[in-house]
Amino acid sequence: MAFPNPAVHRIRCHPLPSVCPDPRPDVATTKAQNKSVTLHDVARAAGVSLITASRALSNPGMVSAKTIERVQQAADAVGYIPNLIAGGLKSRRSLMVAAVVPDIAVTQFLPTIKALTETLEAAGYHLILGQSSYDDSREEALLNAMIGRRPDGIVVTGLIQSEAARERLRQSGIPVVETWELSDRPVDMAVGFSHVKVGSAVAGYFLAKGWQRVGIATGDDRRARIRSEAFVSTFGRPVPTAVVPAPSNLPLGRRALAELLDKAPGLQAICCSSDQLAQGVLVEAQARGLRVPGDLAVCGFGDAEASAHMAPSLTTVQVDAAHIGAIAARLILDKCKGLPVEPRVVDVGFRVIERASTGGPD
Amino acid sequence: MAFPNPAVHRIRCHPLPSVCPDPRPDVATTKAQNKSVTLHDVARAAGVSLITASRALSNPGMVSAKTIERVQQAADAVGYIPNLIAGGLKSRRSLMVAAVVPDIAVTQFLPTIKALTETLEAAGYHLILGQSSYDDSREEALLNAMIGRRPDGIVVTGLIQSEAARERLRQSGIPVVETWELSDRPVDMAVGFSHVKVGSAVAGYFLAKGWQRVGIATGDDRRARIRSEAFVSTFGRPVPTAVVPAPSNLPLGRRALAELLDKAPGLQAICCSSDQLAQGVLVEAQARGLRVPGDLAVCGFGDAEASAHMAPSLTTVQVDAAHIGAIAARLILDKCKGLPVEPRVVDVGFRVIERASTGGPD
DNA sequence: CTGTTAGCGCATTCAT
DNA sequence: ATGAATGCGCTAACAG
Repeated sequence: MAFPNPAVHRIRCHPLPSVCPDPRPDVATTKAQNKSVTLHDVARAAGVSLITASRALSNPGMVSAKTIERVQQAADAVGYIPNLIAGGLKSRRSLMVAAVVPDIAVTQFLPTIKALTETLEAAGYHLILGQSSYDDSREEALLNAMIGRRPDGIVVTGLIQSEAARERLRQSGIPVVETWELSDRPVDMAVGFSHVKVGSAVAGYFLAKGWQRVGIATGDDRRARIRSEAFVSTFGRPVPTAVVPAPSNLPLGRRALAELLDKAPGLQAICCSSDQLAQGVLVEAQARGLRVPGDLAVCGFGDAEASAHMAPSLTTVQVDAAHIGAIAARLILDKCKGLPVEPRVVDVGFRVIERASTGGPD
Repeated sequence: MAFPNPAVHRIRCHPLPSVCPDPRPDVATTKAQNKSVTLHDVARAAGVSLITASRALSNPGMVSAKTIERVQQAADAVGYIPNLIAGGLKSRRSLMVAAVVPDIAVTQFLPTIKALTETLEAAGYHLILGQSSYDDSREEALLNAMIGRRPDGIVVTGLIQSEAARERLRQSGIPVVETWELSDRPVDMAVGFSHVKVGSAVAGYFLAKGWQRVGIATGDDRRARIRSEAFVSTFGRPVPTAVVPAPSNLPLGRRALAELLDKAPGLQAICCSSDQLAQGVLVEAQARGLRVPGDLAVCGFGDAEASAHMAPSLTTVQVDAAHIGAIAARLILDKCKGLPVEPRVVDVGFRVIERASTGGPD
């Protein structure tokens, strides 16, 4: 058990990870009964044919009311739970949607995953979750594995980079939604926003503030880089940049500011690729006695939950992550129902929220 | 698009959520080719029988090297991706594990989910994620739905409350791990720690500090209540308590402190059921001009990433959430392999980390 | 080492 | 409104 946290002080330790005695005989070792209850058992118990039982449970409109009643009771009596695997094999609907995120622990994408799960669950679908670890080749392998599960839809964070994966996905015929980014050539569908426009908007804001000496603290993932490059491009001159490995976090933000001030003393404002990074910049600034925003202005990205409540509150770029997830789910569900999906690329936009860390209110 | 954030100030708006024109003809509407490539096609292309192709790809030990080679090439040539649904139906191994959490967006459980995913993925398993929303009946329904997918294991956050669900899970024969809690009568296996001991340990710490007038800010979920009750029990006298709806967060922490100070002015220390709640208490204390820890000491739970870096840094209870996930995955994988799983209940313990918010270092 | 024969549990044809 | 046959794609048994 390693606790990597740098600021851990052990004051009071509960008895170390221990182990309780086995509470009772291990039932499952008694060989899980291979005879799971099947629809066949229900049909027999109800005195109807297999298919009537099937329809009574999943297509009630085609069966008489009292047959339904009998089958229902029989199903309850024998404790029947339909095997979706078997049903899906024949019907070619798995009622599953696969989602691939770079990192499960990045709070940024959480509202998207949550909305996705909730919208899908309401329609009887479940989510298979995979993590690409910001690695294109892992993403490709993961997508292949997911295709093998024949999901009814696939949601990916970002545009899929591997051309082989794109082609395979197209051939699979599975509805695909690329999220958190836009493209005029999506694999299938896309819901997101323009990272170029975000970078430009923040740079425009910095320019309007009249800041001359600015720096960038950014994660090394592709989307963060796109925003940073757009920032530089709009800003119009080279910008000192500290690059940290994704996923960025608070401690990395502290290190990034240290690096930037080392490279370029006297910076007036920092543009960060995430709120977590920005929070680290704030902490490091305070630790160095710099006043925010007086000595140093800070802008983040993502509008994390705590950002509005920090002291000073954090200027940031807000994206409606939950909306992205809800739309992605809707697109897939519609396509599964055979509805025409139009448009296939949805821009959810973004907003720059000015708060105290750049001289705004709060 | 509603942005519920209370502290949102629109300074600069990107053009409202807009919509891009359809980039190209909708390929998938051209009817997804129902003829997905099957093992049959591979076998034919390789000039071997179906089962030989199957073994070459998934059981290479039973087939000659050059047959494997031929089959591999044939598989690549036709773009074969095995249908795990079909394979699982026969082999009774879905290579899926279901995980149920109260709320996907609660960062507390994220390291557990992440470790679970990673350990499982390394073994070829994937995770199906479900959310119970802190609702026992939803949890029961969700577990039923999950059983229908015949996962090779089920991981649940907390002890399963519904007796019906417990019984059904036992009958299903699916390995189950209840996490983040301990029990001498788990459905099957358990990995967690004692919330009673946590509450007692924090109360003991408060007593040792000599604080007389203390308060509790707690979420209304069962585990938080258990900790709070144990706190009160050990503390030895009634404690003013503010209860907020789970999942607790920073704004709720602000409200909770306001409520507590209203009920009981002059509180010296607050015990919070989560770090997010504690962070809100810190913010509200600062807003009221209370000095932490001088005027008010604060203790959280969970050791969130930012907690060690706040000003003041936050005293908290640390739990190795990732370890819980890794052990849960290991227990299930072992059981799937038919290995004896001993012990079936694992206590990962916890630690009280003293930081500046209660007068500790930092 | 390879092939043949049977299903896994259900839902889609068809029939009645 | 109900039923009988057929097969989804694959793998566990057995054979050879």
